[in-house]
Amino acid sequence: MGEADAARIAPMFKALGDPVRLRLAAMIAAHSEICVCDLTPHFAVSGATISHHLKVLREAGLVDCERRGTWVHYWVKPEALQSLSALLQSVPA
Amino acid sequence: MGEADAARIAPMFKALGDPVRLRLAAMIAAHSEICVCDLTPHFAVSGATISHHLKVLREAGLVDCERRGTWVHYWVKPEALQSLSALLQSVPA
DNA sequence: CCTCTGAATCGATGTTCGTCGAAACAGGAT
DNA sequence: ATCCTGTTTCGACGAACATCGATTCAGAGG
Repeated sequence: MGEADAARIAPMFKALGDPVRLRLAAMIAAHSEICVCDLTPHFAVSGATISHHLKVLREAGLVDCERRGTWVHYWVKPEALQSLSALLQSVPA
Repeated sequence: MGEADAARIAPMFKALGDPVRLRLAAMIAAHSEICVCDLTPHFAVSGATISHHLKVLREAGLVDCERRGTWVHYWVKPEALQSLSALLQSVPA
């Protein structure tokens, strides 16, 4: 893996490297899509913090979102997770 | 994914979330084992920094090492990478 | 024993990160 | 228009991080 690849991929792993974000990603992935308001109550941190973590996941390219009226819905981008999985799986057992 | 699982797994992703560590892990994974002295020259940071990053990978449970005489050899723990891969792959495409 | 080399640790420094409360924004509903 | 609620942004703060040079540790070989 070259420097350029590492610079592109590391932020995705980094985004999953926080317990709150990892759980957020898992919860989003467990549904085809989910509203922020259904995410927040499961965490012991403020809504502002949840919003911040969702932004990190978004900027890493792992999730995407859309506002529909009052609520904002999030979903995962499966191809991103898939590429990370493939990378990890390329290690000979 | 519960809080406990997230707390256990997130540090592994976090360890891979730095470009230097991701490249280190990839280089180690590309060999059955490799000496620190063969790793260091590929990076633009000091030996002290490489040593620090290897420690992070070690403490995350992703790699292990053994001193054999003068040199220290590192190798990946495939089961760790495998479990992360499986987690990512559990997302329905 | 002493020295040399590879690697890890220590101590310090500047940067990034996670978190919060407060403020701003978006879109219904009255 | 005005409020109300869900979400994001802003500004700030302490903690954690990446990095370095200097030091220490571990072994091999004189």
